[in-house]
Amino acid sequence: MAIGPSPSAGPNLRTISLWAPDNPLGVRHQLLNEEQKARIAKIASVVRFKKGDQIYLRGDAAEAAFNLISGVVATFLNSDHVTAFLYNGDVFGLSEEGRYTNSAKATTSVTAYKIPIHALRRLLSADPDLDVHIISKLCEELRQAQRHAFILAQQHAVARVAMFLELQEHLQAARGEPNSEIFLLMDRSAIAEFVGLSFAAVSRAFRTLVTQKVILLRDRRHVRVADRPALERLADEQSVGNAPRHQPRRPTIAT
Amino acid sequence: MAIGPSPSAGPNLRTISLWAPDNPLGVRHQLLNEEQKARIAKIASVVRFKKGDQIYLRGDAAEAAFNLISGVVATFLNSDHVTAFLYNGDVFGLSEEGRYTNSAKATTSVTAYKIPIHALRRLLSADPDLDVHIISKLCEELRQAQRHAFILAQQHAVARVAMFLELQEHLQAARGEPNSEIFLLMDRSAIAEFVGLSFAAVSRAFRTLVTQKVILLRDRRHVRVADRPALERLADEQSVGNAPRHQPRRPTIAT
DNA sequence: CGAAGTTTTGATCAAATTCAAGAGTAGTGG
DNA sequence: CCACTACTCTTGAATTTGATCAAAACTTCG
Repeated sequence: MAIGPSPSAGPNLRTISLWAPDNPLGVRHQLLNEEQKARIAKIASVVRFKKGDQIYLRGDAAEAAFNLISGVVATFLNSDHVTAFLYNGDVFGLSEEGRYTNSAKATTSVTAYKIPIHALRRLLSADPDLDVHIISKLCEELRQAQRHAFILAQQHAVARVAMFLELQEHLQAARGEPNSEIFLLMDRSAIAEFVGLSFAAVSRAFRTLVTQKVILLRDRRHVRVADRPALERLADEQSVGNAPRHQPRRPTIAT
Repeated sequence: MAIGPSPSAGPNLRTISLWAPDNPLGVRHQLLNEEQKARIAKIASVVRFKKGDQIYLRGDAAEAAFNLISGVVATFLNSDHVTAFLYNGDVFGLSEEGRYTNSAKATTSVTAYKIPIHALRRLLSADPDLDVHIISKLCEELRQAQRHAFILAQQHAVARVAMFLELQEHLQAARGEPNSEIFLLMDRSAIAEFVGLSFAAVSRAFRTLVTQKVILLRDRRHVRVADRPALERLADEQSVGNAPRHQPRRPTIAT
């Protein structure tokens, strides 16, 4: 049952290094050593949520942060705009001025470590190494958010869905899961909320991709990429025609 | 000439606290003490860019991070999608695996501290306090990125522009600048790239807001909010009609 | 099997992109 | 100071795309 390399149980925080310039492709490092894991585990409790449960609401006093063990969590800014999907190892529930800035909801059934915020705070000041790791993780989430914005900035529905699929595939690979097929853990409506389209538009985009033989749907949740160049072409297809009028469209002076 | 409280020159990093639950509204704290400023200033150099200059390109080896002193910088994922506008005190040029993950371009003329990455790294490991601050800052940027995504997820052009205006106003207030009027430092085309619309659509949205007497344009770059309730109404106007079919649209179970 | 929840698909309609031209602003140099 | 040029911005008309409404096909699960 165990998927991917999980050398030891307990809190889990993996990310891409800030510095190391020599890493095949986006494989993540475990950021916590055994001692740190133990220390966090001591102050954390394991909690469980059913599919659809609200974990916390934006604006609530932030009593705890979470470290996801299994399942998928979606975070929202309001009730129908997904800001991120979170997977094993992800951290959520960081606050601003002591209040949650997102709502979080279980997309599937979920288990997670719950870490009281005051304990986390003590832990951070006690262990200087820990927060460098947290910085890496935050940088990664920041880039994720920017990628999300990038998807949303795409003009065409197919482009958004294509980018979404690439993103999922990439995340799956980064988690070390078998990557011959993309497994979508969320339903069409969650995807729609994430990519900022209606329901129907997502469905149509999938169908378009299928009829153009870019992807194969084994079932509604298992996607196989049949024509990667085409997928990339669709995903990269440039968005809005803010025609650079004066600049004679130099092809981005690559060094 | 000096705008806002700038108790001492030098590196500048302000943000909203992670914990403190008692803060009027989004006013930021200076995160660096004099000693830290001095230490950073020692390893940093001041650099200048003209309007339109490319500061670095996505994918380049990251040699330095920057702390903005004056002017506005826009970051891009590719050449025509703005991921953020950066102002005084903002940090940019954080890398992934030693390479820049964004491109950065001067929207106005710009001065900034340039901090070599290796020096920054040494600094971080030497001063444990520093990275808690950096964590706060990153959290803030993360929320910014999520807000950006939220704007992009809006359906209607006016809603996006309305939210954009609110965001600018909010940022301006957070920087401590006079807030009776919104001063847009970027041109329509930069706004269009940020909110993910065409040129023309942004222009039309402005016009709509003006004719509906929601805003007043003193000139193209000075906006005064004439009817705040209306502006908020437009900005909040809920996006996509992914009609929650089963859930009978509870009004977000506020605690 | 039937019922509730999902997903696909179709037809209509509103809104934004595109293309294109015209109005407004700067900035330059005579 | 005004005319000239280069930009930026606004506005209009035609076209495309996705939202919306609605119904039908498919899944799940009790």
